[in-house]
Amino acid sequence: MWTAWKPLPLSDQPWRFFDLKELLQGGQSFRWFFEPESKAFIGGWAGFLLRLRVSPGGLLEASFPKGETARLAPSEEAVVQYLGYSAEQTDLQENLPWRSDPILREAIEQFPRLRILQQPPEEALLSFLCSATKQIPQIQQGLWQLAQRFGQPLTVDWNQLPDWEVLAGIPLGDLRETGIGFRARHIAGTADFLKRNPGYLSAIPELPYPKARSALLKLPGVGTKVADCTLLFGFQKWEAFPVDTWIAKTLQHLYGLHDWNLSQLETFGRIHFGRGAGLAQQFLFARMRQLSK
DNA sequence: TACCAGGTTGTCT
DNA sequence: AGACAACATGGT
Repeated sequence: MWTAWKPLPLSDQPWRFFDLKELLQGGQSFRWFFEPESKAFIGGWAGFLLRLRVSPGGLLEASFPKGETARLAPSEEAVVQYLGYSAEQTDLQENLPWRSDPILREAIEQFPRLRILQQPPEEALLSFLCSATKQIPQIQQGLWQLAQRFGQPLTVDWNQLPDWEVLAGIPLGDLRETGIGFRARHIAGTADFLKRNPGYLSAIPELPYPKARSALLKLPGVGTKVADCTLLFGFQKWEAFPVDTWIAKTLQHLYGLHDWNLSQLETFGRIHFGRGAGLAQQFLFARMRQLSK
C-alpha cells in the first residue's frame, strides 16, 4: 500500500525522466528498480523504502509505504538529503572549474539534476565491493540476491541489505550462491576485518580524506577505486575522485591524457577539479556513458 | 567462441 | 614502480 504521489520541494526546475534515471540508476546506488506499470522507481536505503517518479508536468514526486508498513517511510527531508540536494553540493558544483573547462561544462549542462547520493557508508562499501568488473545491472542483481538471502525483510518482497555483522557470520560458500563470484571472498574478508576491529567505519567521518582513504585501503578487496567510491557516496568526502574504466577513458580521450596511469589520473582529477572533484567525476561518468551510446 | 564488465591482488621483472 | 594474469559469472 502506497500513499498518493506528492511533489518533493525540488521542483523549482522541471525534471525529465532521464534526470531521475541517471540520479538513481547511474552507477551510484544499485538499490533502485524501475516499475513499468507506475513508471516509477522503487527502492531505498537502510530500513527505508519509497517510490519516486517524474510527473507528466515535470515534478519530482514521492510515494511512501502506508498502513502496516508506514514505519518504512523516510521523511521528506530525509529523501531530499539522500538525493544530495544540500546547499553544500550546490556550492561545490558552482565552484567546479566549469567556466574554464568546456568538457565539464557540457557534462553539467547535459545532467543538470545530477547530485551525489548520500548513502549509508556500510551500503556504499558493500555495493562497490560487489562492483569489480561487473556491469551496473549485474551489480544490482548481486546486491538484490544478498539482500533477499541475508538481509532483514521489510516487506514481502523487499529486504534491506545485510549489515557487516551479519555478513561476518555467513560461510563463503553461501555468499557464493548469490552469484557475486570472486567478490564473495572480498566481502567475507572485509566482514571479518570489521568484526575484529569494532568501530572501524564509524571513525572514518572524522578523518581527513587522505587518512580516511588509507584506512579503507586496509580492507581486503578495497583498492583505490572502491575506497574512493565509498568515501564519495557514503562518507561525503568530496575530494575523492574514483577512476574507473569510464573515467579513465574520459580523461584519456576527452582530456588527452593518453599515457597517464591510474594513479596519475587520480591525482590529475583531484588537482584539476579541486574540492568537489567527486562531483565532477559523476558528471563526467554520466557524460561519457551517454556519448558511448 | 571469444571477449568484456564502475577492480584488486599476487607475482615477476 | 610497472606489466600482467587470475579471479566468477553473465551477457553479447
